Amino acid sequence: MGVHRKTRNLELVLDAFHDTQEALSAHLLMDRLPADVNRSTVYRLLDRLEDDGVLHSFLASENIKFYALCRGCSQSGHVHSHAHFQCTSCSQVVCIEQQVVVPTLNQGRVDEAQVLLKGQCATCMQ
Amino acid sequence: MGVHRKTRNLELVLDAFHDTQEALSAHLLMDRLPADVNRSTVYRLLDRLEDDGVLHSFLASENIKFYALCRGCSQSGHVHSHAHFQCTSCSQVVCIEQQVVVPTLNQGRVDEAQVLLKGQCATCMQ
DNA sequence: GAATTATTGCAACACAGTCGCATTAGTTAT
DNA sequence: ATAACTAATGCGACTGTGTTGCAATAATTC
Repeated sequence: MGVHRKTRNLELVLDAFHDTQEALSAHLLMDRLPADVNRSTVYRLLDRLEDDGVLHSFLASENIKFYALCRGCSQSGHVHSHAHFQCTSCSQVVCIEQQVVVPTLNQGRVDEAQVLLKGQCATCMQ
Repeated sequence: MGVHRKTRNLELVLDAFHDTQEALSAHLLMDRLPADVNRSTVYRLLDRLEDDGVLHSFLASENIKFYALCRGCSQSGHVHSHAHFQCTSCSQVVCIEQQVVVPTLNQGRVDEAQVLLKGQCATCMQ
């Protein structure tokens, strides 16, 4: 973790992620923050927290980048081959704890796998 | 396949995909088309060809939507659980024939899995 | 408390993708 | 062929996510 000043915005962002099991996009995150938190600041904080290994990111539907806390992540290497699930009804995104078997290739080297499962969550199925 | 008029643009787009093994983004596709092909038209053709099951799409890095020909796709159901590989050096994207084992969930229903492998392709590794 | 510099806010920007609408051009029927 | 029908196109404006330069602010260090 790099050098960080303990600012109000940083704490607000971290609190928001700690308060939920969900993965959040910048937009969803801002909905949960006071209205006066600047958009650029949010993007910059998300970037920084990802660099520091506090958050990890992945793309969900509609080309939206989502972020989630690295809970059980290996501290070194930081391979995030776990899957994410997005409900096509309510759009909510959650991390799947289960590890995914990453296919190996005949040629080339695989460093990372992004797995997005799409379907319907338990709540939306009734 | 819906009702389609045989237009120059449609043929150009199909030819571009048939001429390569790569998956293409709208942008990459336009680079391979004559400069006078309209941007909106390209996006509309890609949408339509995906609806018709001629192409399938998935998200790669940088929030870019890629399209590729459905070569061995099951005609009904159209589950595209095969993986895609993107080289982090040259950004080229290709389909991986190998099927991916989709994790099952305790709750909810999984309809689709998008798997993006990132690493270095054989060419870029030397 | 002053100096240092990370962080912020603002405004402008870049880029992918979408949309409404008038025009053009395949297709079908005459 | 020609006319009628309407899918496809081109254009321009727009939306939304994310980025950036720069000056102002505020957390930290001395």
